[in-house]
Amino acid sequence: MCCLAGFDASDRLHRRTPPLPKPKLYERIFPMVVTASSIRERLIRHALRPRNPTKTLPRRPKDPPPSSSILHHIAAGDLRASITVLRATPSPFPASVYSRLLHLCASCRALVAARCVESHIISSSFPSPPSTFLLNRAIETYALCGSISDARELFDEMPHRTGGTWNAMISAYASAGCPSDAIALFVRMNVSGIRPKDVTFASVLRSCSSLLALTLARQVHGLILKFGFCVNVILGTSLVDVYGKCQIMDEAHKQFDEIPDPNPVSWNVIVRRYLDFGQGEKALCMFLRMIHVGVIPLNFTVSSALVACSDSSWLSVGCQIHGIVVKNGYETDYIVENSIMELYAKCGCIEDARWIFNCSVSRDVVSWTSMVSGYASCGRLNEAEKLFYEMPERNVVSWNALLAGYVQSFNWEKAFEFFHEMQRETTEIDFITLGLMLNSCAGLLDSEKGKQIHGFAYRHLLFPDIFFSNALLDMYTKCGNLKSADLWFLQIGSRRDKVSWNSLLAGYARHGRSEEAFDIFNEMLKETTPNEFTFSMMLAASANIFMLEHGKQIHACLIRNGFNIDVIIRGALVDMYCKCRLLDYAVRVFEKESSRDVVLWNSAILGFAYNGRGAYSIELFEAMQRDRIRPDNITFIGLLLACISEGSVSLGCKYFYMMSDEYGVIPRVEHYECMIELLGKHGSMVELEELIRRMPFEPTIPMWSRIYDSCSKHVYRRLREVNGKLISNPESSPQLCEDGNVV
DNA sequence: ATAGGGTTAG
Repeated sequence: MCCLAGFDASDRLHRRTPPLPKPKLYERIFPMVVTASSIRERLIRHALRPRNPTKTLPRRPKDPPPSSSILHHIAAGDLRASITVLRATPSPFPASVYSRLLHLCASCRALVAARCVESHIISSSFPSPPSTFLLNRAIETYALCGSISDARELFDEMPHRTGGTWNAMISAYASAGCPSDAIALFVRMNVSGIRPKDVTFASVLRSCSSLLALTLARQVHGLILKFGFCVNVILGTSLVDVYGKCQIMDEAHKQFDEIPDPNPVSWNVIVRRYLDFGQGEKALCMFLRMIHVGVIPLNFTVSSALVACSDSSWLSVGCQIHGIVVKNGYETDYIVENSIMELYAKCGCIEDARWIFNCSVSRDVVSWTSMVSGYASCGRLNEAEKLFYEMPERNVVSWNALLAGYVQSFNWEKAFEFFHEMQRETTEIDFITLGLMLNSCAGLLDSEKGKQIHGFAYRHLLFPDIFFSNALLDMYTKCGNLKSADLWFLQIGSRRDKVSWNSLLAGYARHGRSEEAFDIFNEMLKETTPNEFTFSMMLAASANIFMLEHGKQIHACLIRNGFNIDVIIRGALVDMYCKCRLLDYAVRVFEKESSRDVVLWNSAILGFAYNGRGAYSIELFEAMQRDRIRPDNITFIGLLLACISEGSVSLGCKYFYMMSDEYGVIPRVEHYECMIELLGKHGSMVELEELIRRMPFEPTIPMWSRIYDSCSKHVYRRLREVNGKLISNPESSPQLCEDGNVV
């Protein structure tokens, strides 16, 4: 029997959990199956063998010694041959041979081979106990081969452990994605009175990072200082990482500054943490500082810097980084290359992106998708489609890229069609896909379809992410289904973010429930900071119910907090001040903007027209034409309102015809309403009748009543009322029938 | 002779 003191290797092997989820690799290496019992048999045979194995197993003199032949196989990377030699040799090999063999097992992820090596270590050393150092290496190897259970079993049964044994096991847990186990073992190690070393702390900090265990990280930080490991660059970098991941960027940065000589990895961490934290500018600053002090960046760091530029459309900085890339010979790195392509595509230089794509020798599904997305997001859907259907392979991201193009171009029906195609062609539908479909439902104002998508998500996917959750919330609010929106907002619970709050707030503001919008705004302030979107919505909420004081406070809040008053917020301010009849303020806000878009012009034109200042609206329109801003249907509503208030019938008619003749804007119900009002109010009854005859749809009830009022007022007797309905006057011709058609 | 970071596209 092979009982070592308290250590029965055969028993351990016998109880071992059944091997290998993946027999393929194992069969490739071992055509003959190795089982626990065959190993045990060999162990027994070896334990009973005579002292001098060379006597029973004589070798031909010309054979090389097993040690040199196994080294030869290891150097050649031939694991199978190495193991064959190992199994044929009962005597122990030098520790370095085992070490290198275990290393080879790890790089091949060959678990069964690793088990063979471990049993050889144990059996060949008999009757001496096996080397603890080698067993520590075996623990490591098991972890690298993906079997944390083998590692733990060996750890538990080792007769003698050193600090290295604990380190190996803690590190095994940390790299196997079992951070809690790593921490638990670290605690046990301390209780056992074994002093942790720098390597121990490295694994522990890594575990803290993945658990986002800030308090624990701070405690470990204390121990690192206490044991004097604070100059270790790896530990310093790990501390930057853990503070950054826990979103304490101040401390992360402070910790970075404490590293005496930061290496490329340290720089990589600080750049990446700033990027993930949403501070692309800081990330870029650190990147440039890194270049400035002469540290050669890693390809990943270059990629992060380029992503920061893409996200914020900093094309010129991005181009400079492109220069650095070429200078350092990174352009062949496919990740860097894809990031550069993405930079050009996102900054609107789609042709440059295409040029890089065409020149690329390492095109993959990511580069293809980047191009599809580039074309799709600038509205060049034909090119996006062409590229999409040419792609050698597609994944869910590629599908989503084109789908996003349809959604961004308000092509909602096409989005649904594409979604159905997607359902036929692939099972890879994720929350991004469904979020985009919810955007389409919101665009169509179809909450029934939206509920179907909600149901689809419920049936097919687990735990909705925040993108999907916000899209669902947005769909409900846009469709005016505020009850469902409230309910879903509660369901999102603590996962809610700024976007969720904004969405809910916008729902209330848009549907005329401004007081409740202000309540939500106050709740929101307790939890997160508002952004530009929040402010424009709150201005709209103030405007809707003419709450001048609230509106002014929002304006003041914007200025105090140094928010950029962009063209959208400016429009909301103009609108609010106009609705609250503070026209001087509206003019001042309006005039401060140098690049006015059609919406801003519209806010002012409509605002003044509503306030009976039609002449000023018309002046504004003339200025707008001088600025070569193309008017839209809203502009013409403003102009017609202006003409009503000014009594300018002929100018109104001129605008009405200019609208379709010069600008191709088809008159809608609202425009006809304005025209009926304009002509009726100022007694142009013949023109009014002509307009109604030419109108491409039936007059609405309010139109009829307006027509009737003006007929009474101007004693126009061709129209009269019977039984509460307006019908044609039999004495007149042409005749308007009850259904509004001309006979 | 054990240890840190990073994987681009929606």
